[in-house]
Amino acid sequence: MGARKPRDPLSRERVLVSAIALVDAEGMAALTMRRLAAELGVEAMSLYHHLPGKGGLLDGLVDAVVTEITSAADRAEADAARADWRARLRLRFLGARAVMLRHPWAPALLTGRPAVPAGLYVYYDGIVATLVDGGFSYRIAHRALHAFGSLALGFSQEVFQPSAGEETDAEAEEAEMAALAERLPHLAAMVAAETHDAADPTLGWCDSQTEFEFTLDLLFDGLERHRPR
Amino acid sequence: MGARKPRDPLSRERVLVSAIALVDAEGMAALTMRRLAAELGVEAMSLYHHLPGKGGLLDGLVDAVVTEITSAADRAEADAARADWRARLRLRFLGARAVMLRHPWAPALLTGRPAVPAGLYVYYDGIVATLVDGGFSYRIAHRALHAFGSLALGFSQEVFQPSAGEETDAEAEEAEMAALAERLPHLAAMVAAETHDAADPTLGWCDSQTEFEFTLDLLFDGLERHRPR
DNA sequence: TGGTCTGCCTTACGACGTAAGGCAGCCGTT
DNA sequence: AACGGCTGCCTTACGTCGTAAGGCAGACCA
Repeated sequence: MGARKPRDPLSRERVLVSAIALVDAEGMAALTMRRLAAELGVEAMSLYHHLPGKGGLLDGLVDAVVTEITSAADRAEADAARADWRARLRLRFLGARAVMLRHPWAPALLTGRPAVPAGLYVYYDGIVATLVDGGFSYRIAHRALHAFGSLALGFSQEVFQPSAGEETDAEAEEAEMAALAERLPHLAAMVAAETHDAADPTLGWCDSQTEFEFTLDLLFDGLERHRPR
Repeated sequence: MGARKPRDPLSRERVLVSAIALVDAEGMAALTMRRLAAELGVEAMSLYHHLPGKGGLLDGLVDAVVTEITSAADRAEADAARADWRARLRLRFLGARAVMLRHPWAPALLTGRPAVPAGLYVYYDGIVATLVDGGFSYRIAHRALHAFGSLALGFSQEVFQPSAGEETDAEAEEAEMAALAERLPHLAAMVAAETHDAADPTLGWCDSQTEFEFTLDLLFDGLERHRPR
């Protein structure tokens, strides 16, 4: 069949692209040296000629995500160069959020890595620039950076996600819910109240986008009163 | 010598206690079925008679942490039953924070688990109760819950930690810092401004406790204006 | 005394990351 | 044209992980 050696050689670039595609499609757990090599039509050990190991591979993924974030931020900054600090930060954070939505594995990876990826510093520098330009002191800018936390990177902590995956049978869930409601009156009331008044334009119970922006505004409002003048 | 069979039998309880001690001392990476078994003077497979596997072990750790959190919350609630909502929530969150400081591995574990541990719901119920009791609508209480995010559990995202561990040599770091400062003027200025005015009572650059409480107040202030009446 | 039960151990398998070395084809040199 | 090195990938192998399957000794009850 010919095609004996027409495969172009591997490269760090090609490996990373393939890794991102794999993780996007099947999640972090599927990212194995052997599996990734198979995806590239190659043996596992061949990857080591282009990457320093599994850790280096993950660093590569992180760098790729950070690059996406910073370029989104550059676009945001270009679009809203003359807007006030709130609008500019909002655009930044929503841009980062779009990146995270494209790569649902990214938050866990970002928070799990031992060191801060160097590329993030330029992103944070831009945030501080916006804040200082908006009239904040460096002290408050610093605290704001901490306060934003992961929101600046486009994700919130979601310790609250409703058991992603593994649907239990409806019967057991029903029973458990009833039992819980008895001991959790306020949570139950909250759920009831929220699901009933459907007169507002959110996407049902727990619209993350709305929550994200609500929290953003909460922080912006809080910061505003720490702004001199 | 003797001591042939004086070892009391294993139990889920005993295994979990040992696991927590191990993880507190040596970190998550050290938590291996074999290693944990060795710590108990037993073979790895013996653990399976008391736990359904590694996942079950992690669930056990999560439950233990959640129990610590809820009992800390109970104590807080008892101490400040008559205080306003802000003081009560602050006490709750700082209590949770103390738990996290005792178990530095807990945040990663909590956020990494697939499902919400059931015990957390009673904790959240208490938060909602406090908010509603403070005059908030269920709608705002819900959003506040999301806004608090991991702060409610006592930790913030710390995407910003300064490369915990692995100290590079001072020379390379110095050079890198100088190079970065050129391209990151605002971050550099922020660091300079913060390190110089040492007239305030924080514990130096990046006092986490102060940041934590600052963010808390930011959110509380923001929420206050969403409170009817 | 003989069974069943309980609690732990032994052995083994497949997956993982990766260290060490081999082998074929291409390159520029002579 | 012959040759030595280099590049790019493969082969083999080791140690570690979680865990499936079954064995074996002592305790307990009939």
